[in-house]
Amino acid sequence: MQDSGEGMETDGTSWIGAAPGGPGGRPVLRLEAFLPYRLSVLANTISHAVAEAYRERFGLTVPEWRVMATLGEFDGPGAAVTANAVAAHTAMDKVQVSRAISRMIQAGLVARVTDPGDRRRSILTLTEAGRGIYERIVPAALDYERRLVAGLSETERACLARLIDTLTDRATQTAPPREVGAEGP
Amino acid sequence: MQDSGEGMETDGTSWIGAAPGGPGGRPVLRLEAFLPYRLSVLANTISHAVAEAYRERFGLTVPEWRVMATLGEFDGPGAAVTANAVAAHTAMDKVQVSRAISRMIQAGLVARVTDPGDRRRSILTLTEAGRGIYERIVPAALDYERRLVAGLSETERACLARLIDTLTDRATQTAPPREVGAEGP
DNA sequence: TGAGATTAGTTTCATATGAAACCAATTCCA
DNA sequence: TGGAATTGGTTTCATATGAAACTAATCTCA
Repeated sequence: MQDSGEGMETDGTSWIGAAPGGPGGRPVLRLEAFLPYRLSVLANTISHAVAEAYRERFGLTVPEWRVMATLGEFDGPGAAVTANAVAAHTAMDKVQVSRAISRMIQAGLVARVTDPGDRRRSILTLTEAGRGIYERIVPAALDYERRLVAGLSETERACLARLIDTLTDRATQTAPPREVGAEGP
Repeated sequence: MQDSGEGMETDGTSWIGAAPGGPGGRPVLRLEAFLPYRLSVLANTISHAVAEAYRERFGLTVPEWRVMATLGEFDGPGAAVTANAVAAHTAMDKVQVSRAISRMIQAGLVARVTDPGDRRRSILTLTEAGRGIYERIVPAALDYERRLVAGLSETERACLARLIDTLTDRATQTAPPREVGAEGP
């Protein structure tokens, strides 16, 4: 049995996007309380700040930074990071990864050698210069993150971590918006 | 006195992006635990699902949907919603709003009349057709939102609402990443 | 084997985006 | 007044993006 059923939960403090005026009245949605919108604004705000800083201070785009973060975390002797692995780890598509990598090779930040065992693949590593930038960015990035969450209690931080996990899972499983009550195609 | 000083808080469950290997060791950042990255992935996942659904079912882009949501919420007799007001309310820039509006006028979803009191401005309203779509989208959007948060407890939902608020505030106030220890320009 | 299916990665093309320049109407003051 | 500064909104231009087509290497299995 579902708790609290289908009932409206718009108690005024809830951020659920519905406003009074339920079934029968004119349907209303408060954009400023609508989860997809709120999350998008939050993520974009952060992303913009980060992108501008990386561009200005380190000459990197966000996709490039993500490639760098992946290589910084995993490359080196014994590892064999491919473009595909980067794409999987960064949630970027392979086109974006391919472009980021080729720019970084141009810039001398990344080295690429064909995998002798499978000549479709290339193994990617940070160059000396690349790792130099990586080691400058990481503290800045962690510091920024720390300042972002500085006002949150330990409990809230834990909650945040869990919420992001849960929602990310659900977002991949939840069917997209469709007309309520409409039958399938 | 700062609490807990500069000490690492990476207890293994925290999502703070740092990994063991602190000062002195090689600096490491786990992208998959890094807040800006996590939020970006979450927001993009939701945004993609929503965008695809709006496009396919209603022929709208996300910026267009946001314009529609704003007009649906505020337009009508007595109100005077301008492009500027839409931009402010949707956190989009004026270029994006201008383009969304002109497409929607083309499509017959939005009407625009010059404000007689200030002929730089135009007052925007949903047409009959526009409101028709709005009234079909809103229930679908609210239903999607409800399904997204279906697994969360009431406490978690409240926490989510507050966290998004707090973080959005902080994100606009927090200085962007800069090299730790570096002096200003 | 070797022809079709698969996988890694790149290129193409059409669209989306945003910063900056722009136009027009309005406001500000000397 | 009347010109400079401001505001509302659009256009331009250069870049970013992603879906789909493409190339090349590898795998599959009849």
